[in-house]
Amino acid sequence: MKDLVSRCPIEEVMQVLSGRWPTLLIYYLKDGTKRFSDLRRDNPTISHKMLAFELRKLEAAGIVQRTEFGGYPLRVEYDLTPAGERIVPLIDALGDWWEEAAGAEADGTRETESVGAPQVR
Amino acid sequence: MKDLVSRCPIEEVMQVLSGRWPTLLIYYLKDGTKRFSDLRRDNPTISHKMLAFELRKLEAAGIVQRTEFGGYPLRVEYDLTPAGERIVPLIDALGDWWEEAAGAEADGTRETESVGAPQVR
DNA sequence: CGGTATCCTCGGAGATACTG
DNA sequence: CAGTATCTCCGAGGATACCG
Repeated sequence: MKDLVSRCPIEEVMQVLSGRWPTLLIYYLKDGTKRFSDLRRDNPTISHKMLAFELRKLEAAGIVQRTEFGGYPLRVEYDLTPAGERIVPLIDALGDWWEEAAGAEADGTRETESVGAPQVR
Repeated sequence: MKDLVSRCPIEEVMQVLSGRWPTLLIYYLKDGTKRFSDLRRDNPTISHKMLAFELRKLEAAGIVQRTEFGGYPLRVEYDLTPAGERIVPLIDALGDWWEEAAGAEADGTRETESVGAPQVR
């Protein structure tokens, strides 16, 4: 039904960042300009098709800049846009949160204590 | 397959936050304690099964606290854990980034326009 | 080399029904 | 009311092949 108009900006970013590849690609691009084949080498398990698809998605989102040079064989380069670079620390923050949360949880901060109800089962 | 050990914390958070529901549920829980049926009402389009599944995922990630009260009919409450509350501003930051990035880039075409169709009920 | 089109499969997710 | 189990179906995504 297409109600995915996502009035909420968070829903919209998540549509771009969700999945296994977007954040990974952003991270490899953080290191600098990469060609299509470089990214394939960085991510051996992504399929040719998916890489192209994800890159187009990131490009449409304004995160990635695609630059095509003529010639033969073809040569195309990918970089983070300024906006793309600005999102990196935000993603980092999530990673840091995870490390902290995971560590805290493994510690002693654990589970639920039954509140007045011995859960049978 | 199963190489998803995700040595990278970012890959791991994204496994939890990816998809349509996780961030939405976190947002509804931000408002305070909610029961299973409250969350279904908040998200009319999520299926019963998926809601249960996503909640268990968030619980396992230490984001959501599940509290079961005995009695009949059953009563279960969901809250954000402290860690869950700490992740909220990080997600907000992504939303802010999106608004800024989207605005800067596509300025004209991109409003909240919608063909209307206010599906009331 | 980078990208697209085609086919095909596998599992994500909805509907339904049942239990506590 | 909250949760699980079963069945089913659709589409995301892999493999392959071809074009610029």
